[in-house]
Formats: sequence, structure tokens, C-alpha cells
Amino acid sequence: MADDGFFQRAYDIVRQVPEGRVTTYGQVARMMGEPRKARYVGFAMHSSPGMKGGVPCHRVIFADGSLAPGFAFGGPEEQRRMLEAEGVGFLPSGKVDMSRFSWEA
DNA sequence: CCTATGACATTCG
DNA sequence: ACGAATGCCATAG
Repeated sequence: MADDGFFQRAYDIVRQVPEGRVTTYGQVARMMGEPRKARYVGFAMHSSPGMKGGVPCHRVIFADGSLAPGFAFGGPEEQRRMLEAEGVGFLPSGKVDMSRFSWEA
């Protein structure tokens, strides 16, 4: 299915994200050449096979550095835990320090 | 054809 | 700084 191609492309990008590094939905969408489809990237993550498929969707966060409220692994709390375990630093605001850990191709 | 919805992003008050 | 509103694109009713 051609639609799945979009998903596969999103997975391919997220799969390239190294540990201790985070990226945003808009960023991934932009790499695919379609920055307007940021929402679909999010949907792709929702449907993502998870770390088993090599898709660390927990490294994909909002543009402002916040995590997905309620749709994550068991809440943003768990996601924050995982990111911290990978070496990602968090700000006192409870958001990721994008200034340091924002992933760049 | 118009309205509603969605792991987003950006702008305004 | 935070919350609300609007914009984008695609699918469904």
C-alpha cells in the first residue's frame, strides 16, 4: 500500500535517531519532504511496532520538547524515564532540553 | 459540498 | 510563561 510507504518512511527516519537524542514530529515530517503531515507522523508512531521494530517512538516528541500526554507507553512519566536512561537531559519545566539533544541529520 | 477528527505546529491574548 | 485559537493535510460521515 502506498500509504504504508509514508509510515515506513517515518519509521526509517526515527530508526536513525541515536540514543540520547530526540526529534520532533515536524522534523521527521520535514525530512520526508512533507512538513504538513506532521500529524500523520504521529499516527505512524502510534501504529509503530515499537522498539522491537527498531522504532524508538519515545524519542519522537513535540516541537516544544514535551511528550505525548496519555498516548505514550504508560504516560509521559514512563517516557521521560526512558529518555533519561538514554542520557537525555530534562529541563525543570519537565520538557526535553532541545537546545542540546535535538537530533540533526 | 460541508463538517468533524487527529501521538502536530505556530501564533495571539 | 500558559492556554486558546487557527492552520495543514487526509479520511470519513
